[in-house]
Amino acid sequence: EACKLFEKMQAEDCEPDVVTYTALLDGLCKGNRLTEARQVLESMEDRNCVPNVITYSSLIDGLCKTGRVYEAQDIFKSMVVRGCEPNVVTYNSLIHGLCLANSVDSAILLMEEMMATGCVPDLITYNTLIDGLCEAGRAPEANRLLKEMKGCEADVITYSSLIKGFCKMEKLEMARTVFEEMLRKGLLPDVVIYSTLVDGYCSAGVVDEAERILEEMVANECAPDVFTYTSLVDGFCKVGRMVEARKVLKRMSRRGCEPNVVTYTALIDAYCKAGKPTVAYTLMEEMIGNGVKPNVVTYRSLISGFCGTGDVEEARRLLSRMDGEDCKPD
RNA sequence: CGAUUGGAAUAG
Repeated sequence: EACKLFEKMQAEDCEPDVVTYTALLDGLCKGNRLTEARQVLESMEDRNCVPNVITYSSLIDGLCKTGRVYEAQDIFKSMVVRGCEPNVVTYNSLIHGLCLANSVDSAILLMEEMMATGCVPDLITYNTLIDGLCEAGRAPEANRLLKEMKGCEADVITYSSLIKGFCKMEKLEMARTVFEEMLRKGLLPDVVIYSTLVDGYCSAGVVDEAERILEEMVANECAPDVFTYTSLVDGFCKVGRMVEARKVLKRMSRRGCEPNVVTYTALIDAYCKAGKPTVAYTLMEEMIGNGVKPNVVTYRSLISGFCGTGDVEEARRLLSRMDGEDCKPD
């Protein structure tokens, strides 16, 4: 729709300006149409419309998020050559891209480089690096970076990354300590903070404590959402407590939070792994009855479940039924 | 008028 309007405006002799080009380029990036986004940049150059720092930053962000950091780095260099100074957003986008490409150390170097050019890191810079370190299993370093942050205060995003990072390392007591530090600083935990904790405890198999945390959030008037409940459902499934997992499924509906395909698939997968693909199949039918469509993950679990019990025929039938939206065999 | 950061399920 945006592309059509854009063509229309050109047809009507209304020259697009930088803002218009940039808005289109950003939209193309967000729709994963990076080739077309790059073409927008070229056509700006052809039409003597000078791209600015926002144009370049949008493209760098788009390239980074689609796993094309090297191209992003090239754009970064070329903007400098063309006399366009990167700002904090440009750096943040590229730092994020490096983190996504498992190059946190390069990301840290880039922050140092940005400081050397006089560009001051902001909370987003720090949050991005802290999250990158945590994702790389380096939560203690991330915690040190938090303490070294200059000119800004940690927010719930900072803490959620750290909590997840410590949970991932199975350092639940550290995750808890970080959570308490956050409270002491006067920050209100939001649904993401609680969900991260619930999921962390579930992943470590400490499901009863996870359930306690979920009820604590309800008591604190922070409503759990489908992510929170799904973590708990999956937690019970992974330790083989299927009856309790189904109770949580019921409880979430009762509280007005409808399970989605991820919630159901957690249960379906557990039944399949427990050698009960027919129970899983029945649950899928119940799910469909509730208006939730299976996706490729749901089918993958069921197909391998039936294969596991030697029922290759049923597995084939399922494979042939995969023709939905998010449901193409891969 | 346009750009950047945190949470859930899956086989080999």
